[in-house]
Amino acid sequence: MSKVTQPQAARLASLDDDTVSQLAEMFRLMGDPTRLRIILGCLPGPRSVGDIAQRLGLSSSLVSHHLRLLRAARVMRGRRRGKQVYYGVADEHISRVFLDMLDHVAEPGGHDVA
Amino acid sequence: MSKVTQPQAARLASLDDDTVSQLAEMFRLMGDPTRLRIILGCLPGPRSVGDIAQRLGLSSSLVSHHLRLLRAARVMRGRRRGKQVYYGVADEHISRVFLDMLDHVAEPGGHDVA
DNA sequence: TAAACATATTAACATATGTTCATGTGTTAT
DNA sequence: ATAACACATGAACATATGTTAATATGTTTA
Repeated sequence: MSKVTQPQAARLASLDDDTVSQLAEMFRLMGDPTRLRIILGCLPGPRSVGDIAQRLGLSSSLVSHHLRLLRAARVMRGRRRGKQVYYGVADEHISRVFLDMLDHVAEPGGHDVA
Repeated sequence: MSKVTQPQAARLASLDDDTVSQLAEMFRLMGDPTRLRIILGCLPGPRSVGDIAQRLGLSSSLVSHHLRLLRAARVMRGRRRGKQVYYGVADEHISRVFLDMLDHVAEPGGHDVA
C-alpha cells in the first residue's frame, strides 16, 4: 500500500470542498466508457468531432454532447479550424494521468482482502 | 493541447476493450465525491474503516460499501489487523494520478471554445 | 459460550446519467 | 442569398448508481 512524501502530504492538507468537487467531476467524466474512448482517441493529437464520431462509430450529436462536458470540466480543449472543431486533451497533467493508469492496469495485480 | 511521445503512442495503439473497461471502471469509482474523499483521506497512509467513517461523518456501512468497490477495481487494498481492516491506495501509480490531477486543478486554466 | 465490537452484505428506493431524436447555430461554397 | 456541411443544444426516456436500513459475518474479550 503506497504512502506519499512529506511535501505531497502538505498539498493534501489544503483540500477545500471546491477542489474535491472539481476533481470528482473530472474523474466522473473520465469514467464513462464512451467518453474515455473519446479522450484516449485524442491523446495522440487533436481530432475533429466528425472524425472522432466516425472512428468510434458514434453519432456526432453524442460525441458533441460528451465533448461539451469534457470541455467545461477542463479535461479537453477545442479549437475551431474552418468548419471543424478540433479537440485535444487539455494539458500534460491529464495525459500523464492516463499513461499512469495504463501502467497500473498493465501490472499483474493481486486482489487481497485479509 | 498536449500530444504524446512516440513510445507512449505505441502503448495507446494496443488498447483492447477489456483494458478500456477496466480503466473506465476505475475512473468512474474515483468520480464519486464520497469515494474520492475516502481515497484522498487514505493517501497519506492506510486507515481503518471506522476511522474513515468518523473523519468524514459517514456510516461505516456506506464506507464499507464503497471500499468493496474500490478494492474490487484494484484502486485500494485492505489489510486486516485484529478487528479492524486498514485500507490504503493500491500502488504508486494511483497515488501519482491524484497528485497530477491536483496539479492540474491548481493551474489557472482558461476555458476556450473558438 | 456469550457478549461486544468492527466490518460486510442484501434489498429497496430516490436520483442522476447516457443516449436518442429533433432542432438550432455557425461556417464555407455556389 | 441559399444550400450544404459541421457542430451544438434541448427535451425525453430508460437505466444505472449512491444511499439507507436491516441483517449477517467475522474477531476479540469476559
